[in-house]
Amino acid sequence: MVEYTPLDHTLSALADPTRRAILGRLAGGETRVTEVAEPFEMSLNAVSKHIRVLERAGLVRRRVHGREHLLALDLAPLETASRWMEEQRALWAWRLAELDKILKEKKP
Amino acid sequence: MVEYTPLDHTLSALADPTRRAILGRLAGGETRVTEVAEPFEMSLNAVSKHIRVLERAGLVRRRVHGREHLLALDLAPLETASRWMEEQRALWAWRLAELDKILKEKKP
DNA sequence: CCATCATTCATCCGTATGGTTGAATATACC
DNA sequence: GGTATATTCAACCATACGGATGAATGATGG
Repeated sequence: MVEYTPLDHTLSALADPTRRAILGRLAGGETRVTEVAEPFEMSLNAVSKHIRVLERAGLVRRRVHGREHLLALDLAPLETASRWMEEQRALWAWRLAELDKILKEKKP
Repeated sequence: MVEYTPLDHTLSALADPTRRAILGRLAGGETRVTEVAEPFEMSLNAVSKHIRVLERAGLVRRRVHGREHLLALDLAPLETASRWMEEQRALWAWRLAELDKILKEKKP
């Protein structure tokens, strides 16, 4: 996809179970790339790519310390996305309810 | 992506501005495919494909009425995703806060 | 009946994604 | 200095995505 907004990046980054698992792991604190990759079946390189996607979405920050790259969770984009989602859900639910009300008034 | 869970479908369906706009439109009530497609620059066929993605995610229901297909918004998957997102955000924020607390106790 | 309208199906194209493997780079350690 | 370690880069592959266009299907309406 040609992605435009931060929301696009956040949602498409989250739409993958491997990446969500990586985030869960990082909630346990700063972790090296190899250590992050350890529990997954796929190659280290594949995990490295997933990490890059998470960085692009701003969900992960990288701190290079010698030859090790330490990864940390950044919740800011998740907060934004979560707020967006709940707002839309509520707004749309309200609109649908309004429509329903009007329909029931017309056919009582 | 090889998608597995409903959450995967929901999030990747939402990670596209055109599809989010379609949902917004459907919040105004049942709408025919052509009518949904009208405000977009792209072809009707392209919009039709987006609609199929939204259906696969369960966000849109289709009711065929003669030659017209009426599309309706279904908020259930959005509720699930919204709940998931807020739960994870809160959980991960709490874990990070706990880690921070421990670090500050060790270096006072 | 026949033309029109609503929609999908089929095909094609360019690009992105998720994965692999092998090489390159850079730091750490003895 | 030389070897092992951590990580990325580069190339490749299969498949999916987002879009276009043209044909097919199916219902409507005069």
